[in-house]
Amino acid sequence: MEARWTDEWLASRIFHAEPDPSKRPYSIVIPPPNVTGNLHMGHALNGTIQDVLIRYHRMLGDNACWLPGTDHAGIATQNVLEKQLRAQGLKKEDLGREEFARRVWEWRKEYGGNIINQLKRLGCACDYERERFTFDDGYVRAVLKVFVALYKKGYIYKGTYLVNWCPRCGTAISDLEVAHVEDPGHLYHVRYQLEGGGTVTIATTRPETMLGDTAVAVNPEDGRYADIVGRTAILPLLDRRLPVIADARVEKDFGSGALKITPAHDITDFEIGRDHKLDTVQAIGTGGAITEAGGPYAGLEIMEARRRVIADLEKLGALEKVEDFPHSVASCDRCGTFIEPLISEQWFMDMDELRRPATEVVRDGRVKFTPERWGRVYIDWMDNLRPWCISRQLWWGHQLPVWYCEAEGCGEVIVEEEAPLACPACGGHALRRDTDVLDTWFSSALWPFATWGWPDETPDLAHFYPTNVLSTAREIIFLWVARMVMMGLEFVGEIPFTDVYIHSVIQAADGRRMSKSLGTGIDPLEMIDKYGADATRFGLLMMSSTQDVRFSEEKIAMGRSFANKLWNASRLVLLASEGRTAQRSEAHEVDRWIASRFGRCVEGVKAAVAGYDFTAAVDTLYHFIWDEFCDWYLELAKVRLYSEDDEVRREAGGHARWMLDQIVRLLHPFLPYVTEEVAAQYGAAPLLAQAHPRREDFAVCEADEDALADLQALVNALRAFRADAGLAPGKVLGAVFVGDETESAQRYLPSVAAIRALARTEVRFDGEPETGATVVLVPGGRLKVASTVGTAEEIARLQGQLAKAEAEVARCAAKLANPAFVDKAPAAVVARERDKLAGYTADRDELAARLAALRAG
RNA sequence: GGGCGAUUAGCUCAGGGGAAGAGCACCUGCCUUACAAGCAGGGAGUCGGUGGUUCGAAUCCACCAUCGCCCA
Repeated sequence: MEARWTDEWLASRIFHAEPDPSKRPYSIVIPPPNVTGNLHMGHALNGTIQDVLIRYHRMLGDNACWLPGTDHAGIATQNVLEKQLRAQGLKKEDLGREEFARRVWEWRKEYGGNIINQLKRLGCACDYERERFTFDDGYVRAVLKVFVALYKKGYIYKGTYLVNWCPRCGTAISDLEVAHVEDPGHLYHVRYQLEGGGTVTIATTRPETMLGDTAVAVNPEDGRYADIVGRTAILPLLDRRLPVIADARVEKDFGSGALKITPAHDITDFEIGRDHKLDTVQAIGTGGAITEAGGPYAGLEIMEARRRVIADLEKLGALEKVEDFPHSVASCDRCGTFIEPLISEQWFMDMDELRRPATEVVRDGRVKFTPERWGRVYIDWMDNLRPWCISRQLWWGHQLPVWYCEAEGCGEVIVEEEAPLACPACGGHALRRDTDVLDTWFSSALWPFATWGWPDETPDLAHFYPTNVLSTAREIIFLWVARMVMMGLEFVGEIPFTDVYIHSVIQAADGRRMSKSLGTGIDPLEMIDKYGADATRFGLLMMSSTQDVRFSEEKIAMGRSFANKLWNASRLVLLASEGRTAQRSEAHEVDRWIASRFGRCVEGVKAAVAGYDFTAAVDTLYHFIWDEFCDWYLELAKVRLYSEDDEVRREAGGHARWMLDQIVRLLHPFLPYVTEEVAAQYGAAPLLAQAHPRREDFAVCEADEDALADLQALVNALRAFRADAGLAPGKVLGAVFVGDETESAQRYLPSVAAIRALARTEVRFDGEPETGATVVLVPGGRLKVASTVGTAEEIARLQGQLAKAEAEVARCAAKLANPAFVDKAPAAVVARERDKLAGYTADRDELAARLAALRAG
């Protein structure tokens, strides 16, 4: 059923939108998933949220457009292809760069559409005709233009700094791609001899890095070491001379208080080395092996080098002690390999100028985060931004538009969008293009405008930019959101989106992360297979929250039951009103009541969606449809739908059809398939082209709501009595209403048939109750019910109720007896308390009287 | 080390000063002509702890405990 509708929607191009100045635009660009990725729960939740927003706004009459696509995922994609090559016994170097890229494109053609196709199964109303890729031809142009512009502004520059190097991926990565993991680890205390006698003991977690040591440092305040500052230490194993320096960045309390300084392999050491003009010795190479500088250890892998260094130190007697030392270690977010801080020549982007306006728009609310607290996270991050390492040593990515003149003595660096024909400085033709590519996120940062055709001034860009909301996961705040805001402001001069919605992280049911490697992942497609897309969407929305949540399959099952309930309700309505025209009726109290209640539901849904509170939206719909529409309205309507009177049937049937149609429209953005299927039964599909119910068409009618509330209370009281008394469900009771006022009796008169149907009780409003009739308390009076219940059971039942009433009376009375409460609490609160007291007192007296009579009899 | 969040029924979570809620699970009775993926009825929680503010605290404040996430 679902696949059929997806096909039909796609065939009819109903998801497609074109710029239309006569309509208000509502646009969303999908936060582009990794092209190698598959739909996980986070995508499924996020897809559902965006789809709700898009469908909702389309039905409001907005020109809603949801632009899908993927990013080219430099490292991940390269890894996939390398793995494929390895299986064939090949390396990418065997193919060469061009052939490798060709194969990646081939792969992309074959599998790159996976995740987008999976969104279709979720029912996502993306404008699939607009699918973009961060490596499209047009997109490449945008990336180059931005790079060149930022270079010319001086924001992008080349420099030699310590960067995070992943030895396995063979590339530098940015700070954001580094994860910190807990490593059991050890702290090695190593004794260095001092020239002229004496020793100093340093502590390190990575003894192999000593091969790159160029100094020993102590804190200038540390009295223990004051006398050795300025002397020379001798590096064990290599006999390198190391100055002993004093620097305030050394922590006195860490280890021995003396620190080995390895400027090429540690960020603090790098800074200390720079400030003290120390030598830099690169002991670990880009492949993760010890360099020539490591002397006898050259060529060893890091871990092997560590073992050998430790063993040799031990032999030398220089290893003083080894302590267990759990600490956090940097690892590659993509492959888990431990990161090597490495000195290397890379391209950086200075963020100082860009971040200022981008922080401002969040501070002043032009870009609004939901939940709000993420805005502060964004601002904090922006305030502490460091230059961004944007170059990657990969073969898959946007190659830097940078050329170097190879002519003898020229050294010109050319940064242009188009490949230069000759060196502008010397006219030489020996030009070499930089082989580095850009960080994938560099191109993703342009997503909100490059996808609409920028740098061209396209009608799409004019109409759909800025987009309305970016809905995403919180780890994306830094990766994309911040960078998109910076780039949008810099290059289009406008914010890329007005709202940022940060959705829940869905954890595994046991509270652990959902991850493939832990085996805790649950595939949303399996949920769709098992329960359907509507149910999966409903469950995900029901789970989502302003905080992290645990996955709960029950909620998805709940969605299935709900969709099923709606389907069955529609069958009742459509079968019982066959041939009728949907027609709102104001004549009958029950019809007015459900319309009034529906109005509240519409209001609740609209407010919830406006506040990105999707749980509240589906909860409101669920309870209205199930508890009010199905349990009460339809049950009450049946009395008239099956009436002898054709006019009554016509009116009730028309209203029921009208109500059903309103409901499926309201529900459609959340459960698109079942609503579409229902609407198709009476020829109303596609719902996306229909109008969403408007709040102003449904005035609240307090009188009808009060009347129905009383009726519900009466039916509930009778049902509870019947269950308490253990009466057979089929047995019809007789009851006489005894009220304090005629008016209150009159309000139930029109509902006699309904009461009979719902509570299986014939209520009369005149005549004497049977002797021995029992009492059921109802709003406005009491029902004397002809009882077949034994006296003992009856006394027990009434005693229970009496105890409850007495407790309530006592509570209210105590509250009202407190002068501070009566004086200081708002008048309305006090009045409500008095009403409660009066009601409970009357109930109590009635029950007590009945009990007394029973006992006397 | 810095920040954020959580702690409410057996489970998963809402609620955010004025009578403790939902779904699932559980118990009882029903195959009632839309629906047993259902209907009707029911039991179930000193709202993590300790103080404070208030006429009134699950709700606001402080501290503590436990768990989780982010940043370094």
